[in-house]
Amino acid sequence: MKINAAGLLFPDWAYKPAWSPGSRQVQLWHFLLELLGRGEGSAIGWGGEWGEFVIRDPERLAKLWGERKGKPHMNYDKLSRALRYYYNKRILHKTKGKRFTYKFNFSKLILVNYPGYPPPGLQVIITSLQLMSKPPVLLLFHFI
DNA sequence: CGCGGAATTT
DNA sequence: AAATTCCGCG
Repeated sequence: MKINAAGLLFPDWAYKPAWSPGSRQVQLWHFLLELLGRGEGSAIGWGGEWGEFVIRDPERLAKLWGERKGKPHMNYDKLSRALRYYYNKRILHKTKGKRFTYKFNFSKLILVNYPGYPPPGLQVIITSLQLMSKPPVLLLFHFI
């Protein structure tokens, strides 16, 4: 498991792309969950259904994503292509009829008492818990 | 917009 | 493998 700068916790498999020696790059869906975990005021927010999210400001989101990846020419056209690649990977699907709305393929519900967490002596507030289907489990914590 | 093929990059 | 880039199609 790995805790990123946003205080979110990702399992190791989430950082898998180790093809570039040592450069575990953040994946798009990590980034989305990170922003979603931050709550309001963002370019993206949770939607009505479980796992559903709405991109409120597509170009702004693309800009942020581009900054994260060092791709200054990123735009929504390209970002959305990446999102569509997630369809076959069973990570996301489109909420048809709802503009800029996608949905994570979360399955069941959760393991609040995940072994080893929170680390001893660390105060933690669990603000969101998600379960990915990719295969496994993703726990999102907010540390304070 | 949203989709997915194809070539290319990281 | 996971995008990024480009693009024709409905």
